[in-house]
Amino acid sequence: ARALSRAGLPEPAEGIGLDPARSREHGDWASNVALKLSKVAGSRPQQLAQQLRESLEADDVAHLARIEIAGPGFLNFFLAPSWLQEVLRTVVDAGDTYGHSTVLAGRRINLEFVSANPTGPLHAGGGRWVAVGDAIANLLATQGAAVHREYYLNDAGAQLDRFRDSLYARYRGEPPPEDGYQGEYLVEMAAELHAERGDAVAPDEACEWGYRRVVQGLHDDLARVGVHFDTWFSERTLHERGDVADILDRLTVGGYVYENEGARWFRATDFGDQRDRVLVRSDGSTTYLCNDLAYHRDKFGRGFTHLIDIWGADHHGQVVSLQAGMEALGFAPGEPEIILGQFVKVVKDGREVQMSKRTGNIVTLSDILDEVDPDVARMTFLLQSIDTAQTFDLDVVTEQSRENPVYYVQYAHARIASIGRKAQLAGVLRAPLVDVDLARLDHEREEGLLRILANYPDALREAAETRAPQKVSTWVRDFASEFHGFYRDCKVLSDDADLTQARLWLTEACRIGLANALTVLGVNAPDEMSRLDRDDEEIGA
RNA sequence: GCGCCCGUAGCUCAGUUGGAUAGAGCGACGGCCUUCUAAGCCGUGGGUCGCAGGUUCGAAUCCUGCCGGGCGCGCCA
Repeated sequence: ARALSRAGLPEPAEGIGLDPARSREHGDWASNVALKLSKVAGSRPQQLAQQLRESLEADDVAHLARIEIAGPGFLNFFLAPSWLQEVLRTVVDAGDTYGHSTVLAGRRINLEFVSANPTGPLHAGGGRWVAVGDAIANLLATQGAAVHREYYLNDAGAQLDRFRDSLYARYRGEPPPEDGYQGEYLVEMAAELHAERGDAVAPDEACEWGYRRVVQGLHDDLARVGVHFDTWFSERTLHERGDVADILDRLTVGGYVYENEGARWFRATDFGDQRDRVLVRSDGSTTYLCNDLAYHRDKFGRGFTHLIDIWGADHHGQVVSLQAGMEALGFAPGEPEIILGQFVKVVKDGREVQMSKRTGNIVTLSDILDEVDPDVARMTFLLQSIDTAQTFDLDVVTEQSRENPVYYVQYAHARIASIGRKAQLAGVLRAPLVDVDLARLDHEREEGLLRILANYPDALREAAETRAPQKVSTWVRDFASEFHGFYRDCKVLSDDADLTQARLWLTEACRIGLANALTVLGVNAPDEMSRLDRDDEEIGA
């Protein structure tokens, strides 16, 4: 349709859109072409719109019923019902891949997320990155990319030394050092260590034992929410193989390193950083930045075409430094892409809980999973944009667990499955789609469902492009809402055999769309949900 | 002081690559289960989109300045 606008007019430019209309009065699709182009064309928007309409109508575009000109010069496209029937066929044909695209085909993306220090359990806030990272990975995959999930284990630095000293102190029945980990979990861990290995364990041995114990715990927590990492990368590897030393050589040879006061500095300002950064301290040890450069170079070495890291907002100051270093090493500017997520504030018993393994007193992800479904936890984390700080009120999430939007959405899926079971019991089978008269789907609710289904591919694409899983959550809630309305107003199984057939296919298309979206979010699509009893609620209250 | 993120209904938040009367859930109020699961549906009430300017045919959205909140600015990670 876009090509038709060339009827004596300039090529389409930025900001011109053909979008789903917001209101039904404005047709099915609306375009602002005339408004945007009027200046270039030197004519008034209304006039231009008129011109375009005539040109489009002369061309007999598929499914186009009529075009109206409204407001300051919008072109409102009204489509024939055949359009929505086409949508249904498209969904059914595509099945599990409905809404997917191939724009990222051939791209190998490494997505690193969570990567919490292996010095204790995942805390509640970490759950946000688990849910968000997994969903973003799924999103990129829907666009055709090969996505690799990676967890970086900082098992070589000062944090692990602190962990060793703290664990060993607990093991000896002493309080941990002031700058160590105060958390109670180390007391339990020390007791386990005693039970397993007796009381003659050396500090380094205790550290190794504890480190393995912690990593096992991370695996267990992630398994509970069904998130799988393809690679667990150990920082130690970088040191053992000499990668870190090699990075230093490269940067030095490139002329990006100088010495000052016994330390070796990277000329990060040459690449837009606020100030230069230390790579090697005066005591000879390498900084986090230096190690991280080795790590990210290793990722490219493994054949990935694009790197994405999800970081907490408190690390935003390091984004430019890392990208500067990678650029100095010859990689494309802007690599790795860093997604910054704002923090999660956890509230328990009406009070904010400090989320630090150092100070102890943490609410862990596994604490949350003891209280609520993994689906509830995931959806809660995925409802909100990662650009805003999230308040995770444990009491509210627990008490209102069954008010959680995830159930609203899953219930729609369960209802679809239930209709299928009822149909089977009644001996009603779906006829081949070609034999079904989809024109019978002319109810407002039916059209509404098909319209939202038609929007799904765009919603997915946008969510993937902007790394914003909450756009899928929003879509899925809107869709469920439309479905519940349809369920109430339109009986699928009826005496009207033709209508029943059409509606059975409509619900099949709905099932496909809903299941696809839930899969992206990492949420289950159950076929059954037990009906809540009214009395239970009153007892609970 | 400098940098990043945020400020939208009583509460929690969508909407921010400029579009037509600003949305949802929860909470409040009123209806709907002899009919495919009421974890549902329908309705009512609720707003100076932090404030003030600017750009534009058009601003919650872009620009500038304030106010308020969060987070950074280390030879910590």
